[in-house]
Amino acid sequence: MSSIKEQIAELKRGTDEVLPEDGLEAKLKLGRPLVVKAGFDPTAPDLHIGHTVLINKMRQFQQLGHEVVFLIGDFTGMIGDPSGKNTTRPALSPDDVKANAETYEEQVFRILDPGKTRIEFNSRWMGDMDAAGLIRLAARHTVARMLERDDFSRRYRNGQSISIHEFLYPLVQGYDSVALEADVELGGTDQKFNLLVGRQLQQDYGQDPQIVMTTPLLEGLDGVQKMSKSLDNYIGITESPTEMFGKIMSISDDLMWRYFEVLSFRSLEDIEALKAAVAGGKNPRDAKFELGMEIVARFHDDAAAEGARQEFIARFQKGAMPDEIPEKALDSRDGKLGIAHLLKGVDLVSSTSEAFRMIKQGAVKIDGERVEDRSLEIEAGSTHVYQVGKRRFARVTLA
RNA sequence: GGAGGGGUACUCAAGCGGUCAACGAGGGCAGACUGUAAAUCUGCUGGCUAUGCCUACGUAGGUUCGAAUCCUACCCCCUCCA
Repeated sequence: MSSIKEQIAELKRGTDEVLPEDGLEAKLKLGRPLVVKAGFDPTAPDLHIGHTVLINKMRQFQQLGHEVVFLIGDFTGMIGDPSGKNTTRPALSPDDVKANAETYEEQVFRILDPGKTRIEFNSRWMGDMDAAGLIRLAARHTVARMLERDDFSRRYRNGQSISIHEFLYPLVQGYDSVALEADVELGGTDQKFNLLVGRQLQQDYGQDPQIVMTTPLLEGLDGVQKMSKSLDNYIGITESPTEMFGKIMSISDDLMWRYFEVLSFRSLEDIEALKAAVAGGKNPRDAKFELGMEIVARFHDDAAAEGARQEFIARFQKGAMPDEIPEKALDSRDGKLGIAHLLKGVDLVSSTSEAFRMIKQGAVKIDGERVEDRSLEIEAGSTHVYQVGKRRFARVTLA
């Protein structure tokens, strides 16, 4: 086992803040497994690699022998957390929450060790709390302190509405730490306020307050906005190797370094060396290959990573067809079918209008031959590989 | 409750009686190029039984040969005052 000093250096890597600064050392010196908590809002059931910055950190604690609690905020999900938003969010139904939570469980064990992970739902303790208990909890915090939170104060100043129940969210989240007797709580930087409320409540309840560690929000594939499903600039952790690798290859060369910094498990010295190599003439594409391989291997395996790389080279450097082309069958009605209708029929395009546009732009190929004539008709009984652009393929048998 | 401002395509945002399927920007897609699905350049970006037709500018009506543009009612959002 490495020294405490080394552990701290390792744990701090890639974090935004650790509060209080030296608290982590004191906790580690206790010499017992620490309870490390991270809460997840069950509104977004599909994890993407942006979330994994935090989950990787959980895994690190696990590897050091600590107890990691994956807390699903099923109760708080019914309230709706306003963090990072400037309007209230609709509350989820219990059924939604349940379904979303299950999806979480499936996905998170791609990174965490199931044997060392405790999954909790905060409804376990919050569900039983009565009105009197809630009011007692609310009595432990003041409006003035709530308004310290950025988004609350901004909305308050601007005369936008803040529902009373939104004030309860940080309190409930903080109470989760009390219920779990958490030693450490991990969260995104946008969660900082809520995590700090946890510290304060623990102190009120006579517990040693948790250490707060925040991780940065990862930029999405566009390199500007934060990664999120709704902006469609994400890499989902359940995506196929080819898909993941391709998306990594599509990020700008600048963004690649940011991803190396927060997603890669490689040492910082290693990354610096790679950067120097690129500055000295190494093809940035090859550096990106390395990043893509590491990410794919993490969620699949080494073979899948190598396969994804091979396919990328074959397809985009050499223009070859992919190994696996979806098979489709289509019925031609009267012995033949116009090309536009065929493409639409197998979902290669979303409308016949789009099909005509693609043909006009030279994006449509049949068995590698570019289609020039938009009124081309395909005979029934034939099977061809149809391609739209570089990424959409289908082998279609026309009956 | 009073006074103003506004709701336009995926998003932001012009247009304020006809040449508007709607300027521009972003995003997306495609082509070229290339050292990558980077960067750069160019084009496209409502649908269809396609050289024409249909549907679209908050909703419902109205005026007009003709409306996103004018009128009426309604719905929603914002700002200021109380």
